[in-house]
Amino acid sequence: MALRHAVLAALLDGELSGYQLTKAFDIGVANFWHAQPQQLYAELTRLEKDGLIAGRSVVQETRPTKRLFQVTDAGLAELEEFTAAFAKPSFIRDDLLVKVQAADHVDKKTLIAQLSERATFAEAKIQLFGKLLRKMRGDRTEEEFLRHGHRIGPYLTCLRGLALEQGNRDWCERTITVLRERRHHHARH
Amino acid sequence: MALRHAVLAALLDGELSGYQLTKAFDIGVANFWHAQPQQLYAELTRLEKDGLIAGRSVVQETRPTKRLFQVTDAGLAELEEFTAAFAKPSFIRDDLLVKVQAADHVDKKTLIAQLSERATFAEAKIQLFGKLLRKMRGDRTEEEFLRHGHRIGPYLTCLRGLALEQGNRDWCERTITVLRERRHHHARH
DNA sequence: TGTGAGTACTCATTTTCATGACTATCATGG
DNA sequence: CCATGATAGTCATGAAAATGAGTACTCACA
Repeated sequence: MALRHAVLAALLDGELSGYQLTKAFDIGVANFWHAQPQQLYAELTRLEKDGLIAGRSVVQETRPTKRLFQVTDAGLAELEEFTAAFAKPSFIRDDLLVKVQAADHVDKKTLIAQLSERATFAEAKIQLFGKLLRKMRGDRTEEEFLRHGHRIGPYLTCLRGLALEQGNRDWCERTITVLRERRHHHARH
Repeated sequence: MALRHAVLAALLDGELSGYQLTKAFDIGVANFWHAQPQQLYAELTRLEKDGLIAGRSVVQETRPTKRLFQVTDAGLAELEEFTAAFAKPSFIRDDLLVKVQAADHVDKKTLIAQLSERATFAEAKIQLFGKLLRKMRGDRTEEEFLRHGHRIGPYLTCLRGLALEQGNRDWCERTITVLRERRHHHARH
C-alpha cells in the first residue's frame, strides 16, 4: 500500500485532478514513483472513500468536467504515520541488468544497442530533471533554496532522480566501452 | 515475464538448486533482481516444463535430495530473444522517496531517522559489493579483468549495484544535512 | 470533413508479487 | 536431550500492478 502514500505526497503540492496526476506519474516526471492512470484513478476513489483526500468537481466550458483533489487532515495524519513506519529497502528490478548479467552468453552487438538506447534515454531525463530543478529553485542557488525555500521535498526527490539517471548513463557508457573492447580483442583471435 | 529471464541469467553461472538460487536472490547478492523463494521455485517448475532449463536430482547422504538446474539450448535462445526485445525503462519505486517528497509536511526528526537507517543499510551493501567484486576479479585489476576475464556479466551488474548504493548513501547524507540545517534555522525563529 | 491529438475518465481481466504457514532432515551448541 | 539454524523445498491466499479496451467531448490542421 505505497501507491496510496505516493498519491498523497503528490497532492501535497496543491489540488490536482486525476488526469493531472497521471501526467505527473506517467513518463517519469514523477521521480519518486510510477503508476498507470487506471491505478491512480482507482486509488483516488479509495482515498476519497477513506476520507484521506477531498474532491470537488470543477465544471469547465470547453473541456470535460474534472475533479480536483486535496489532502485532508486525516490524509496528513496518514502520511505522518507512513513516514514513521518501516520502509523496506527497495531493490533493483531492471530488464537491462538481466541482459547484462547474461552478457557472456548473448550477442554483444544487440546488447550494446540496448545499452546505447538506455544511455540516450537517461540523458534525456537528466536534461528534464535539470530543467525541473532550475524551475523549482528559481534564481536562487541550490544551497540558498535548500536552506530557505519553502517546499524542498520535490526538489530533494528530483535530485535523487537526477543522480540515478547520471549513474545509469555513466554505467551504460562504461559497459559499452568494455563490451566493444572485448569484441575487438576477440575478433583478433 | 522478466523474473523468468532473471532466473535464466542467474543459472548461466553453473548448475544451481532452487535453494541455492534463493540464497543468491534474497539478501541482495542478486544485484540485478529480487524475488521470494516461492516465486523462484514456481518459476523453476515452469521453466523446466517449457524446456528452457533441465533439472536433475542429486541424492545426498546427509541432506535432503536436491534438484540442480541448468540452462538448455532452448533457454539460451530464449535469453537471446529477450536481449533483443525492447526493455521498458525501469522506474524508481521507493517508500523512502515518497516520504522525502512529503518532507515539508511531516516530522523532520522521524524522516532523518529513516534516512539515517537507509544510509547505514547502503553502506553495508557497498561493503558487500566491494567484497564480491574483489572476489570475482581475483588478483587482477578491474581493467585487466574486464578486458580478459571470462564471465564479466555478473561483475558489470555488480558495478551498477555498487554505484546505486553509493548514490543512495550520498543522497541520504546530503538530505539529512539539509533537513538538519533547516531544523536549526527554524528553531531560531 | 474527417483525422489525429489532447482532456478526462472507467471497467474488466490477467499477471505478477508478496505473505504466511507448513513438511522434512541433519548438524551444532549448550 | 532439546533448541536452534541450515538445507530443501511446497501450498494457498491475497494484494498490487500491468494490460487492454472503451467512452465522450474538443480543438487544430489539412
